[in-house]
Amino acid sequence: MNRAITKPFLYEHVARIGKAISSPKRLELIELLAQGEKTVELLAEQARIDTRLASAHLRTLREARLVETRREGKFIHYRLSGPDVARLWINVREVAEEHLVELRVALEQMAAAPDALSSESRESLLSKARSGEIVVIDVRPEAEYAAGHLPHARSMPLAELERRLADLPIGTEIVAYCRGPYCLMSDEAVRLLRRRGYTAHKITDGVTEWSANGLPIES
Amino acid sequence: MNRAITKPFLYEHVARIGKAISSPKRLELIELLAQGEKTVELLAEQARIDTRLASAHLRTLREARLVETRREGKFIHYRLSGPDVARLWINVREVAEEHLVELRVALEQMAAAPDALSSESRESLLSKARSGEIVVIDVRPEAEYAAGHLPHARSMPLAELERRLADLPIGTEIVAYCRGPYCLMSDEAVRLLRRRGYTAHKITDGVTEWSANGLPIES
DNA sequence: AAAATAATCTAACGAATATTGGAATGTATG
DNA sequence: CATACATTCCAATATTCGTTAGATTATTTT
Repeated sequence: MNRAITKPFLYEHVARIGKAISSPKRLELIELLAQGEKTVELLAEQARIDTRLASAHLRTLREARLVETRREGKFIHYRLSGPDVARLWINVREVAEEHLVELRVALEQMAAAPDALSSESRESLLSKARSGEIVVIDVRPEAEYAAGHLPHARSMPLAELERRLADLPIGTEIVAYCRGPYCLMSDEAVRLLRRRGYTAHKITDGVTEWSANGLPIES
Repeated sequence: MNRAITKPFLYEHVARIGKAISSPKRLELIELLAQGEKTVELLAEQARIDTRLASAHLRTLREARLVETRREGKFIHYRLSGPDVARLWINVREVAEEHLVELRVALEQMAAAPDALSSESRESLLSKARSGEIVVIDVRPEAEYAAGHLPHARSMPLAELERRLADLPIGTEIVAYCRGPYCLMSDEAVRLLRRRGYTAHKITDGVTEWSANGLPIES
């Protein structure tokens, strides 16, 4: 008969999650953490913000229990506190893309760019990759590949792509992916590959989108 | 080759959705609107806030494109701009319940209350309701029932329940539901029914949870 | 023990937000 | 045409939040 549990109390706690995802920087940090656990320094570098600012944002994320930490020597590794957090990020992003016209047109411009793969379905992509009809490359940093990647994908970080071009077959089609639809590394990879005579496309999926749609991830 | 689309731009727009759901009051308004479209006055009354404050919150929800309006005479009816908005509310709520211990214990106290139905599966509930083995009652205001309700449920608003008790069979089990897990109307209904000798339980699902789990809604 | 490094903490500032009360707008009603 | 009513607009306040900078803690390395 505990009447201390009042309605506002419940909504306030749910709103804590809302507040945590109400900042662009924090959303970017969540997306980065969805690629695997990372140190504060690395997160700050990849989000192009000051370490101290990153630390402050990570603090509020931790207070909302969306991330957890693990100490290893003088480094503190942050990770999402569950796969549901990554799914929430995707959910919010999809609602935004559904209803915010400004965002939608921006994304349509990106999708209409010459390097977009014309609505290739995930399953057929998977089977083509398995059969070797296409080569799927993961152009994210190697650590993110190690934390989990698409099936049959090989790691080919953007920074090393030019140097390691010889590893790629010149005849078969290359399909590049990176962190998700807001990540532009795969676009750059495709540009570079085409300049060198390869047949290359990108997919906007990252591992988060891939697994949120029920498809398997290797690691 | 439009390089004007910058990364921060994308995250900022997604964060607009985050900001919209970062306030307890707005979350409550979203949950109320998930029951069907409502006027500003009604929303203010049901959320127990001033009409002008409700109007202000609805304004920010509308600027985030989460709600839409329709004028009818001197009334303005607000509605969610899509079913994905209701699903987002459920998603945020579930993440909160998964990670915020304070919220979890509060809900466990509520779930452990004597009127909680012990993890009845939705499908079996549906078949029992179809066969007449149980009577499902919707204790929300009649307008919300009209906007959509569980299959085989009959409208029995909490305010009229006592007066209309004769409509309910005394032998069969009654299952009450209302707006969702944070709504306490079904608890009150169960308390009242048991006092009068009925066998009554509640389910925490509302129409939003029900349909978010792929089950059909009647209207 | 001292220096270096990763991360956090503290203080401070301006910007954004929630809430309140009063005034204004638009629509229907007598 | 005046009044009533639903809703929005506007201004003012207290509060919270994001960001920056400097100082501090904890751990490793020399």
